[in-house]
Amino acid sequence: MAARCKDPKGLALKEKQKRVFQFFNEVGIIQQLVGNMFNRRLPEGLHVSHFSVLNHMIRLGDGRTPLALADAFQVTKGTMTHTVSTLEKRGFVEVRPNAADGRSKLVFLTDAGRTFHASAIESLTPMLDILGREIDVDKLIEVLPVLKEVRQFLDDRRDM
Amino acid sequence: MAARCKDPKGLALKEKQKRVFQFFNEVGIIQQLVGNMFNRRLPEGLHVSHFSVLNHMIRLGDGRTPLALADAFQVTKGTMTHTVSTLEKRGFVEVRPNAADGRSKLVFLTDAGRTFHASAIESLTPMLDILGREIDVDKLIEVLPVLKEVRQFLDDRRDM
DNA sequence: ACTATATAGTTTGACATCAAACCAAAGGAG
DNA sequence: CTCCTTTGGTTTGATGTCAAACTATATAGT
Repeated sequence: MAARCKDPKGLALKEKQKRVFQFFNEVGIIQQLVGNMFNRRLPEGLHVSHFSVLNHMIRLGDGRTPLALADAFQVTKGTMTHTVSTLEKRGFVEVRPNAADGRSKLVFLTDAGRTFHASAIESLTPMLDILGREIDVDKLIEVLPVLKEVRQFLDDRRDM
Repeated sequence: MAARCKDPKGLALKEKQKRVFQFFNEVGIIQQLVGNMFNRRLPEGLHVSHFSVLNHMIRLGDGRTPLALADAFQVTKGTMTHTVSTLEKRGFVEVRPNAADGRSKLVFLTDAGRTFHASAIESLTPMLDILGREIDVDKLIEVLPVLKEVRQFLDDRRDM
């Protein structure tokens, strides 16, 4: 009982927890604000999750499996099934069987998908411009490695 | 065409945008991972949003209006209506009319709510302990002001 | 070769959240 | 006092996401 209060490590731990909590709290709210902004600005009622998948494939190449995409965004397989099928319905991606593995599929960008991605970027640009102008981006860059580290840690310990 | 490439400011802006994008990407994934972890660990099928509201009231005092809560967490009024009514159904909060304003209500913690909050903290502690032990929390603390700044900016410019 | 386990994807049911439309009380302008 | 606008809250309809159960293919152990 008293030991808990006297143990300096215990106290430090408690304080650490508080900071960790604050950190995640800020992260959560930023995510909420940015997600909503993006969603409001994206054309044709598309959701940021759809855009993210297209963006990922544009940047890193298409022809990936749905599972690889799910992993990249840390969503469940079921969620990615849903996302991909929506993109497919809109004609932004094409899903083909994977010749190398009968269980899996491969997702490819279509021309329509690339066009849409460009127009989405277009409609996000004003917002990103303002952000890039009014926020000290150097600070963000400094912060990035820490975020990556945290992400990596959480990723490794996902069963925690 | 060539101008775009030669203009140093234009290029810097593009690079900045990329970083901003990366930043939000990391934030989004961290949020997803942490949210899922919390949700899995919270008792009685409660969601992190419910816990957050209780936690907020424990830390900063209860007797707030639903709208104030919605603002604090950057969710819509409708969402907060839903969250509060769930908490009410569970008996964790009590909603009373606001004598000072016939339109609004006030949300108070119940004993059950406080008890639940304690047990929720309990079930989150192991996870936070590991985090606090294995992540360099000093780095998180350094990062916090930047996150707050970004949050503040987004908050101010919510109509962007 | 045969069975068991692991993996890719889908489906299901529940739920949080959003935007927008809506209702009711408050405050102001005339 | 009366209308108009603002503000707190609810409702509605759609959608994204999760966890868990399920199907089908692939891989491994014996």
